[in-house]
Amino acid sequence: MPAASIPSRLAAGGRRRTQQRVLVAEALASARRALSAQELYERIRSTHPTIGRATVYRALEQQVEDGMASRFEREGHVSAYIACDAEHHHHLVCTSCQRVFDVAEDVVAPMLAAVGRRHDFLVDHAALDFYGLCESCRRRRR
Amino acid sequence: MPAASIPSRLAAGGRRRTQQRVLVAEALASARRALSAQELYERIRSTHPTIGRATVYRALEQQVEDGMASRFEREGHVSAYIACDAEHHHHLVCTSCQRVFDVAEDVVAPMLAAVGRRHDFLVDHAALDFYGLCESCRRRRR
DNA sequence: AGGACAGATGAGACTGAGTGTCAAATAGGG
DNA sequence: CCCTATTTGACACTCAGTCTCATCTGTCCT
Repeated sequence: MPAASIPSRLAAGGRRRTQQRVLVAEALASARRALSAQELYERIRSTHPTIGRATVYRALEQQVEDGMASRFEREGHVSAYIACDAEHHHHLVCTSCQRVFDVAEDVVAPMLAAVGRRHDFLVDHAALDFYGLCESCRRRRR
Repeated sequence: MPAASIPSRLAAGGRRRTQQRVLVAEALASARRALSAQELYERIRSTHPTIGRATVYRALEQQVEDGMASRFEREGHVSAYIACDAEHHHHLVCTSCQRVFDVAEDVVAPMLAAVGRRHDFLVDHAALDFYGLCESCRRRRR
């Protein structure tokens, strides 16, 4: 995931590629785990103390809209965010270390087709999130 | 879904079957669509003005824990709740009328097995929610 | 390069969902 | 019927997320 690719994806649909937007996207991408908006704000602020909280929230919102990030539900009714490199991704979220892994699309695709076939329902988007323990956290618990 | 079955399910695990708990469960079950805690609180208050807001929140929290309800993400970072009649259900949520339909378990089960097989990840629970338009809303839009 | 201007930012007030506290009430076992 | 642990209602409180607005800055146009 070369750093140069991030700024180019930020310019979608009449959006401006501002320093702040780039910072948020890079911080999220380099985290490699789900972070809440607040956590991300604090991380960025440690190197860029003037950034505004609302800016981080706005940037995350837009990244979700543009398919560069997706949003999760974390314990305690807080949203957490993770960077995505393609549009539609589903995730395995480790409830212990908050790391996130992609679910292979070909595992999911047949089910999406089956849902459309079975139910008379036009699926717009699906949130397929699997929560559990990743391999390394599982080993640590034994 | 006979009304008599609700109170019996509320007594799980040393929990008391209070009037308020029954009210919340019945109001949710009879709604047949996803409601936010606040909406449910207001509905119940119209017939039982003394019920407390916190009581409704607590009751919903417990019902989710006990598998009698499940929680969704609605636009604007609000949780919405729907009654479930079995433990594990996945849902089709109509983004227009907020009605909720169950996904047939046998459509989902093979995929859950496939995820476990493919990724080295111990799935604890999965949130499989499909958002889109139900049949009647789709017809109305034409 | 030098505006012009739409869109973005930062500060901070504001909103509102959800939680914590505690005295009073009550379900349910004995 | 009483005892006690749980639940309730009221309300203060927290804090994620939003709104506002004056200021700033990408980006487009010439």
